[in-house]
Formats: sequence, structure tokens, C-alpha cells
Amino acid sequence: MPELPADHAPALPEATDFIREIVNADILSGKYRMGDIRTRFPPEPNGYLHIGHAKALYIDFGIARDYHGKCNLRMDDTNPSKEDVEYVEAIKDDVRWLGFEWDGDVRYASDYFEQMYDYAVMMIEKGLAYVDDQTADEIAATRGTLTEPGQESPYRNRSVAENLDLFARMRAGEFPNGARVLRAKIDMASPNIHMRDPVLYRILHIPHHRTGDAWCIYPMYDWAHGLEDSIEGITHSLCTLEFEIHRPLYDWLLAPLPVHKPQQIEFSRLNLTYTVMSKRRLLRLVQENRVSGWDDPRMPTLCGMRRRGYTPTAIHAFLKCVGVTKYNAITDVALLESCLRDELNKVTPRYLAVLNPLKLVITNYPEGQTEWLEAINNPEDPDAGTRKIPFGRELYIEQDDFRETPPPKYHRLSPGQEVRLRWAGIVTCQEVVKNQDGTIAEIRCTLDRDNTDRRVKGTIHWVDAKHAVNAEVRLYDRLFNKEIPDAVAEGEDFIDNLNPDSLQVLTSCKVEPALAELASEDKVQFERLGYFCADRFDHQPGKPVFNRTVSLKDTWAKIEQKGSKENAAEAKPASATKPQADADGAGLISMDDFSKLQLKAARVLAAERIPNTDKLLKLTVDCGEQRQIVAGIALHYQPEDLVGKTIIIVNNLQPAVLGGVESQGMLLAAKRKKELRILTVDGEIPPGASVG
RNA sequence: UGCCCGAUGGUGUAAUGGUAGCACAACUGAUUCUGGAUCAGUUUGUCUUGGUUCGAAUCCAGGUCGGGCAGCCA
Repeated sequence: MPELPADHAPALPEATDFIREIVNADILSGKYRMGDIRTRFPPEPNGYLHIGHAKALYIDFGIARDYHGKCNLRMDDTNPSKEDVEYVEAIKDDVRWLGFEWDGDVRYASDYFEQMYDYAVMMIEKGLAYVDDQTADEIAATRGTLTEPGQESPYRNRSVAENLDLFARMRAGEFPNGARVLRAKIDMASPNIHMRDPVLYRILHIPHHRTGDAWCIYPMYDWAHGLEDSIEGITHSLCTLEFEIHRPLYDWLLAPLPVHKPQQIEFSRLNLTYTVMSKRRLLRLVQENRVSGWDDPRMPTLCGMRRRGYTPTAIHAFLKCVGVTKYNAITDVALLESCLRDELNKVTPRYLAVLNPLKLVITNYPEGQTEWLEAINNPEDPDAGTRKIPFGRELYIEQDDFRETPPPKYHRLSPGQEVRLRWAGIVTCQEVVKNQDGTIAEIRCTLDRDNTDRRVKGTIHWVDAKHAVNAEVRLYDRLFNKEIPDAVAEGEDFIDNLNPDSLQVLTSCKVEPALAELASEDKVQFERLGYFCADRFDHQPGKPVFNRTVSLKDTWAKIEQKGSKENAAEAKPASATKPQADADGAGLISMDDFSKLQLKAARVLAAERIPNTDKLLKLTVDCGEQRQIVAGIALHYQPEDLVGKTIIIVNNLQPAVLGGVESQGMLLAAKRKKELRILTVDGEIPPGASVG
């Protein structure tokens, strides 16, 4: 953290967000000077930090840094029933890993319990707090509702002396859990429910991980948090939006006390597509063994991301892009991945590794010979230098890089075709040798090393068979299938949206020898495949284990996907959402993103002609729900032919009116010459199932 | 139904009464011994209705939509 120059005040930083605008205003008005600014990061030690916390960290520490101030790390440990030392160490590790340095020692809310108690006594003396003997249920029942005011407790107007006595005895342990609470005396009719005499202290005969048995009453968040901030001299207490409604209480509780008054400012928390972020859900993933633990590389926890191969630099870059607002945003994980790739592209050395090996024999290369070829380590970084990689007659290439019958635009190996071997020359496929079961045993090629400067469409990676090191590689993909995993039908929950293919473990990968020498957590690029890191725990030199951090952008996958979609589109929807479709029903329907189409199986319950039309049929189908679909197929199908059949429909189109009847979807049909065929499903697919 | 907060391309975010910009995503093209990277370009936006003003994304009012709040959790 830059030190404050002694002789002159540093220039005010540019206000890049609304919080910094407030801080700037406070400095301009003379409320604070640069260097006075103090923030804090106050996690409750009851879980692991995730990328959402990283946003808060980035704001808290970032503002302190910008204003030459300080940021505290404070464990908000006011509830011994939920918290544990285990988490304290993990939190410190994660904060340090991200590169943030807190001021002084780690602080603990529990260190302030005595002061908080004294201030509570002061509140009682001022007539602003009272001991309530009601049960938790009674307090809940008399709190009122969102629209109705609450009722005052019968104990609300006890004398100060009695309150003081009772509160002291609460502390002394005279009462069991739940017998009494200390409440603020505010307004039971307040439209803000948090102002309806909130509980300040509860009795909890539970030992605390730091204070042991010293206390049996513990402060509630609202009472504790403002005091913690105040005691530490926090100037700007930054938190997430859900605390907005607590702010009047935060201010009310500090107002009568002779203490420093921090300002609470709220920003929106981070949400990511294809990700769940709440502690509760993450805990469930761990407890139900949907992942291997808090540090599973698919988890959005900081320790998980670290194990996945994320770098602090990439996370900072991402957080900078995300910004600071009060808008409830859902950020595309693609942005995170983009920041990651951007960083890894610059810093990682390149290596050759084959994930799914296919043997390739170079028939015009001598048996038993090995050459060491020079390869560039990082084309983005000339300082990274070069290395030598072994080359011989037998190599492994990627199964994906050979096709017996290549699809259009395929730039890789296929019979009779040539392709460049990275760093080694150009090979032409002469022969495909097969096993008895018809699978490919090996590819036989001839190598051209003389005329290698010419343009060749494709370049593929390879590993010399003799020197290859066996490796385990774990391919990680997003944990959830759905952009918003929590958006589910009734009776389902986010678990139903887990991606069953989020982890693929490959154990017979072949990698170049240098990769066996890597240290844990080293980050590399496997050329043409992606960025990988040596697993933090399982990797050993000589017995390498790699995690795929993120794949390279894959233009070919896009082309291929588009190609197969176009093929599928031959079976194009036969009815039309656009009334201007021509008389053959051959009008084109365009869609910006074909992959957004939802295809579902649907059972035809009823079918009838639509009067005054010659081509239109109205189908009533069960696709999980009952819908009616209008299709221009009456010339080809009789209504009775269709009833009971299972067809495929496009489920997520805007309803369109055809022949005066609303169509809530389209059916899939193929037209070849004059024949029109509806796609039907013969297997046992239940209505409503997603297909394709 | 009460109170609080929010709304700018598909996504995130600037513009603070004066040319709606940037990044991601998507799509073209150039280039390339990574279908990577790089470079050039294209598409797409101020929730709505009024008002104030020479001028409104910005200020005001009504509406719409979204989020939050009824723990002795934080």
C-alpha cells in the first residue's frame, strides 16, 4: 500500500464509482483527509470465501489503497453456534492469496464484547433499551407484518433500574437460553421492520471459539456491527445491498453514544451465470458430495478457483470490469473466463500434450531415432525463450485431429491429406490401420521436412511416443447447465441443474517430458487445448496431474456445431410463426441463435382441421403441459393419423396466430421434394422431455 | 397490501443538463506453424408516459418491471 507523502496532500483519486464519489465528497468537504480513510472486510468465520467476497475485498481494500488509507480484516464472530476457527485460517489464506494486506492484526468482533456490553448499559440508562421476557415466538408474533404495525411488549416500560439489574443477571448466567433478550426501544409501528424494537442481545450458553466461557450473552449483528466499525475508526462501512434497510438502525444505535460514526454504504453483490454463490448452496454441494470439497476446482470458492488455476491478477481484472453499482446484475461467466485467458495467454509457457492419444507412424523416418526439436515457449513473450522437444518415428496425436471422412472446413488430418506437425514438418496421411473391431489402430504418414515454409491449412500438436510421459488430466466444465441455476420449476431445485459432465478425468494422456518436472500450481498452456495447472495437491513430479483451468477459444467447435445444426435444420419447422411464409410452407424462419431453440417431445392428444383453411391442422399436444399447435400439414397428414403419436416441437417460440388460431409452438418436419414428413419419436420419451 | 432500493445494446459498465462510449458476447474480414493470440470492421441500447429546459440517459411527477425486508443469523 503506498504511503502517504509527508509533505503534501496527494491528489484526489478519480471517482470511478459511486462509493468513491462519496469518499471524494467527504474529503472535499473536510470531513476526512486523505489517509484517514479506513475500511474493513468483515466476514463471519462460518464458511469459505468465494468470488462474491472477492468483489467486496476488491472494493474495501481498493478504496483504502486509493486514498492512502487502511483496511482491516475483521472476523464478525458474534454467533458461537455457527462459527469455527477452522474458517478463520482459511479466510486469511484466501485474502492473502488475492494479494490484499490488512492493517495490523486480524480483528475480532469478540474482542469488543466488553465495550459493547458497556454501551448497552448506556443505552439502558438512556431509556433506549429494555429487557424483554417474551419468548422468541411471542416476539415474532407481536412484530406485526409488512403491512401491519407490531404491538409493544408488556415489558417495554420497565424501569431503568430493573433493566440494568436484569441485563446484568443475563450476563451473569442466571437465565437459560431464550429466557430474555435485550431490545432497543424504537418504534413498534415503524414501516421498517428492523426498527420495531430489534433484539440487541440474546442468551446463548455456548462456548465461543475465542472467548471460551466468558460470555453467555452475545450481541446481535445490528448492535455489534456499527460498534465494531466505530471502535476501529472505520470511515466508510461498505456492505451489500441487503443491509440497506438496516442502515437507519445502524445510525440510530450509534447516534446516542459518544462514539465515532461511520457511514454505511451498500453496493450490489456479485452474481455469475452458471454459478450458485450462497453459502447455503455451496455447503449443500459439499455435503451431498456433488463436488469433492470446498476447494473442488468447479466451486466458485477462492480456494476452488485457486486449485482450478485462476490467478489473483485475472480475478482483479475481472472485478475491475464488473465495477461497483447498486444494480442487481448477473455477470456473464464468459467475462471472468475472458479475463483469465487474457492473463494466462500472456504468462503461461506452451507445451504439447495429447489428451486422447492416437498413434501416428512416420513411415519414412528411421526406427529408433530421436531428434530434439526447438520449440518456442511463449509466442507472446520473447523472454520466455525456447526448449527442446523429442521427436521420433512414432508419435501420439489427438483423436480429434483425425477424421476418416472429414466434415467440410476440417483443416486437420484425413486420408490423403496433409497437416503440419507443430515444430516438426508436414505429414501426409497414407494409410489408416484398423483393429479387428473396426476402430482405428494407427495412422501411417510420410513426413516432409524440406519444403515446410508453404502454407498448410492445419497445424496439430503431438507427443513423441518413446519419450511421452503418462499424465492424468481433469477436464472441468461449468458446474451447472443453466444460466441461472436457481431458476427452476416447482418441486425442483438448483441441484437438478447440475451439469453431469462438469468433470471428466482422463488417465492415459501423453505429455512431453518437460511437463513431468512442473511444480504444483504451475500454470501452462497445452497448445491448441487450453490452459492447465499442475494440481495443487495431487500433482507430483514424474506423476503429473493437471487441471484444465479454461479451454482455448475454439472456433472449430463453433463451425462444427453450426454445420451439424444446419444439417439438422434440413428438418426444418413446417408450420410458421411468420404469416408471410409462402404457400408451400417453405418460407425461411431465421433465428439469431439456433442453440436457444428448445425442442421437446410432445404427445398428440387431439387433431382437427381448421375450418376455411386447406393446409392447417390444429394439434392439441402434451409437452409437459397442454398446448395447441397449428401446423400447415393438412395436405400430407390426416388428423386421425397423428393422435397418439409423439412428435417433436419447438417449445420456446412466441405464440403466433395462424388461420385465426393461436399456435403455441411449432412441430418439426422435414420436406424433401414434394414429400413432407413429420419427425416422430419411436422410443419411450415422456411428453415434455427435452430432445436434441 | 407497507417500506426501502434499482432500471443504458444479449451481458456488465461509462457519460453527473450539451456528440450515448468501453469491455465481454456475437458476426465479417486480414494475418498466423496454436481454428489460440493479434489487427480492422459490423450488428444491437437510455423501461414507459408526461413535465421542466434552447437542449434530458441525467432533473421532477405518475406508471411498469426487477430486487430487498416480518431470525434470539450475518
